[in-house]
Amino acid sequence: MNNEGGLRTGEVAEQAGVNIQTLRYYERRGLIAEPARSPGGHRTYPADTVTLLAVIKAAQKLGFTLDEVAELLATGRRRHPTRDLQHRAAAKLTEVDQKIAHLHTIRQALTQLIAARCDSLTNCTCADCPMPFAGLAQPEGPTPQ
Amino acid sequence: MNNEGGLRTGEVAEQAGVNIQTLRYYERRGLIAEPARSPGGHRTYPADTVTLLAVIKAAQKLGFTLDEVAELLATGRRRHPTRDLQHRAAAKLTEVDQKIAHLHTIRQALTQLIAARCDSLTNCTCADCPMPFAGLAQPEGPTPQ
DNA sequence: CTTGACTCTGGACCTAAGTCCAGAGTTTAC
DNA sequence: GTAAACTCTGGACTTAGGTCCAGAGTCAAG
Repeated sequence: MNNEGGLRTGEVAEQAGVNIQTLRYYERRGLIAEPARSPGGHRTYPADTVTLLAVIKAAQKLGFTLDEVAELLATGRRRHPTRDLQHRAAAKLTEVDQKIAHLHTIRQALTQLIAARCDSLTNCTCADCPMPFAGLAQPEGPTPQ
Repeated sequence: MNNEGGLRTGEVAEQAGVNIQTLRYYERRGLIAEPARSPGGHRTYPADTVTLLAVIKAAQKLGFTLDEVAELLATGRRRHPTRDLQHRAAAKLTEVDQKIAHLHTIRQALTQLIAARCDSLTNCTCADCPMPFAGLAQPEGPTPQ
């Protein structure tokens, strides 16, 4: 095997822990550059593509979408550093805080439902049921035609 | 207009704040019973369908999927109350707690990235960069073929 | 130079919860 | 009885981030 000119698709995929289609998908999405090709048309990646894929994964874990990652990588390629990453990270932080708050609201409602021992969405028999619309009586079966 | 036999699709949709297609979608998914039909084939809903739709919305807001809501409604229709809702609510609570914990992890990483004044995913110039793989140097442009 | 392993393309498919559409039929008010 | 408004069907489309496939072509070892 001769890796001096670069890695083949399968090698990059294996080392980065992604699959081959994902590599091509990222290429289409502009996350990784179009690699050189062998005479027969096979892709030949520079070794740091593996690292780039790790960066992409890390950014995804921070909650950035692939579009956002693509833009962050694009601004990161400019000669002068920008505040783009800081801006986006701050915006993402706000987003995350909103999600956390939303989940806390849900959590509280679930806790109440459990504490009250609700036993039905529609015909709850618990005392002081916290569920809204607990009085609905659904018919036993579908309305026959 | 004669509503004594029930509501028409558009009336239910408007009162429940969903659209007509959603109504048919819920019918296909088994969330609402198949309604009676007019001689011409138009659906005629009982008035409490509006309430049922509100219950479905409430359950969705608690984080239940439509499949879960459908099953909860199904067990709710049985003669004897079951512990199904309690079980599902407890499981959902665990799920919500895991999501909250995950978001806190993300939040912490974002906060570190902001505090360190990171300026690039791939070429960060900040001191003691908390980003993993910050040493990656991406080429200026795509590898030319 | 054969053979097996690998890669190529582009399009279909997946989940979840809907939304939109065309073309046909129904209902209702006047 | 006509016209406007409504509803019917079922299939395609949406978002996000991939995954899978068939059929053809390429690469590398022996």
